Amino acid sequence: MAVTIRDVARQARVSVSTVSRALSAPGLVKEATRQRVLEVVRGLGYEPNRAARSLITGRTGNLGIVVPDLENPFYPAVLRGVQSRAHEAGCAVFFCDSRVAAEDALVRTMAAQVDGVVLCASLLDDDQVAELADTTPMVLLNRTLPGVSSVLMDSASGMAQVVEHLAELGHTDRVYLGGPEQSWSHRRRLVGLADRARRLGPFEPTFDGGVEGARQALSTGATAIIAYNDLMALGVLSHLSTRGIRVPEDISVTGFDNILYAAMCHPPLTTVAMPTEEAGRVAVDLLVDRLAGGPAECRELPTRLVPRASTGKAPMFS
Amino acid sequence: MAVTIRDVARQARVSVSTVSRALSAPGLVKEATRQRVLEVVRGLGYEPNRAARSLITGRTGNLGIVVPDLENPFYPAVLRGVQSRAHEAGCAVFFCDSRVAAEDALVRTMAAQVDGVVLCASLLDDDQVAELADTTPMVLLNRTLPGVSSVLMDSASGMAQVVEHLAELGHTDRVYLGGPEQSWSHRRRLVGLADRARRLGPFEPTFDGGVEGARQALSTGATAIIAYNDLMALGVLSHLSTRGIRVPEDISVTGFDNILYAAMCHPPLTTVAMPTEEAGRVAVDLLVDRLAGGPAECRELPTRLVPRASTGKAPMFS
DNA sequence: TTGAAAGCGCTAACAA
DNA sequence: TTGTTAGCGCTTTCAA
Repeated sequence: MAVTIRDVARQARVSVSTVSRALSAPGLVKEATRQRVLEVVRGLGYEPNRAARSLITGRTGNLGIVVPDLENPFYPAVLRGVQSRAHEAGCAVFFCDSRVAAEDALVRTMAAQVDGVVLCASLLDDDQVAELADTTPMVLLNRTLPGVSSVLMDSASGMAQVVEHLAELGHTDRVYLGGPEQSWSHRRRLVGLADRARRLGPFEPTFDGGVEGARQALSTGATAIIAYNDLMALGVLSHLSTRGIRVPEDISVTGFDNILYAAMCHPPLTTVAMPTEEAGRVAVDLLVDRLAGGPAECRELPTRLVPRASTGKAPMFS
Repeated sequence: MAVTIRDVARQARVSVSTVSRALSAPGLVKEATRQRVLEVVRGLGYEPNRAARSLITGRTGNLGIVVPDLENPFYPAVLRGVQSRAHEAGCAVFFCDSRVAAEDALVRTMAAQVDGVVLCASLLDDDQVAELADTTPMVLLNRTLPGVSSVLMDSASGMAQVVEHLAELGHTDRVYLGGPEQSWSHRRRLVGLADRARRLGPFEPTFDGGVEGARQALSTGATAIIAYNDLMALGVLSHLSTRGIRVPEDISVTGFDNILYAAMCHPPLTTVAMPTEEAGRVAVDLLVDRLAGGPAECRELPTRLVPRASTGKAPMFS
């Protein structure tokens, strides 16, 4: 059996409560006693039993995060932010990809063993989210709901920058390949788009979705394709390349998110940089605040256009 | 306060022990009683408190996984496998990226709240791993240690296939850009290489590492560059492209792992397919077996060459 | 087949 | 500043 608080107490010649206090409320113990206890703790390699602790405090010291698709490098980046900040706050992180099971089921399962959860780009409807938020402290990422904390990335502004950039290059015939219609990010992008492009879709926000989108976009005769995200844009580039269409000479392409591969592909992708890691960190901050009894809070993080080689002047003919 | 086992007992007019048994040892309760209890459980929405349960059973029902770099799409894929299998087994998954803190510290922290951990491509030395494995049931991924379960991907064979492929294309002057020297995968790849290529490195197993590797490789005059992994190969492609060197006409390039982007880049990358998701699932199987008292086990999964457009005939001149 | 009761290891009143 | 004690919610002997 592992070493318990009683072993420490015995060897340090104090009561168990003193040991407990020395560990979790240092101010309430005489410094000398505390040192002695800590020494014994180290000597014995004592680790408080988390189950016992959380049984009484009702806190687990754990956070959960649910992401829609880990294969999209956007989410590992968020996860990194969450993880590093959680680590600083002394929390461990539970993780779930919502392709494994329904989002609400996952959150409910998690709720049993975490103090709060970060829910990324949820596709649940408002009522469902509200119900979950009622059960568990929650922070939404790229999604809003009154009374629930959220971290937003300014998709509207990002998309507006994209359209402006294309307009400056002389593109008048633009087409937008839309993402999931329930998605908050998609809807915000539409706001930024302000009807300055034709709309196609919805498409899966993946490479394959982009391939399909490109196919449809080609028949419109547009000179610029605006993809919902980078993964789709990569699919677009791939399809155009197999069709022998040059980018950006014949058609310009833009993505969204600035995932790592946006800079590595050919041609490098004009896209919108999202503050992913920071969003992860902020989400944890908000969650921790909330757990400490603070109010629900919304934080919007800025985005910015990253012009690269996949966009160029519109072709002169048409 | 949440509903407890006593509430259920009271309403079902049985003792708490009967409720407990109805839930975790159905055989020990009369069917009729059991049905009645289950009904009340559903009616009240009762969920057993995990902390209380694990306090007494010593089990948490959680698994942990430590990966070296979530930015490498290889690991999200493994994670997916781990997660889906764990979900089937009724376990939740803790996750850690070892860039947040030292591997052994992470494992130790995790050990406190999981029943076992999957340690991926650890760079710790044998003694350290052995010590950890002594504390917590553990499964190693792409790493071996006597007495510890592990899931291996056959890197040696994969690399042998790469070399053979290049040889068939007429490349006699090949260079290998090595990964981390402590890495088991790297060493296995060397075995498969069998000195049939010059060795450079070590390099960071990242895009930037690949850029640096390409720089050094160019001065050797080799006609084929074998990268430790796809991420590096992507860096190689990028550097060659900025230098105006054509792939595969001037130089052939290969990667390793078959990450998603290997198929999306330009030209598509010849690489070695790794059974990532399956490895994740198998790792969980092994861990679960171990927890049930089974013996340590080693499982090696096959790899296979995926020829694409980044490799071609060696140039005739030299 | 069921119930009573003793803890699992810890924290948090309450007393001293 | 420290110690005593009563549980947190559950499982598991042991008896009935």
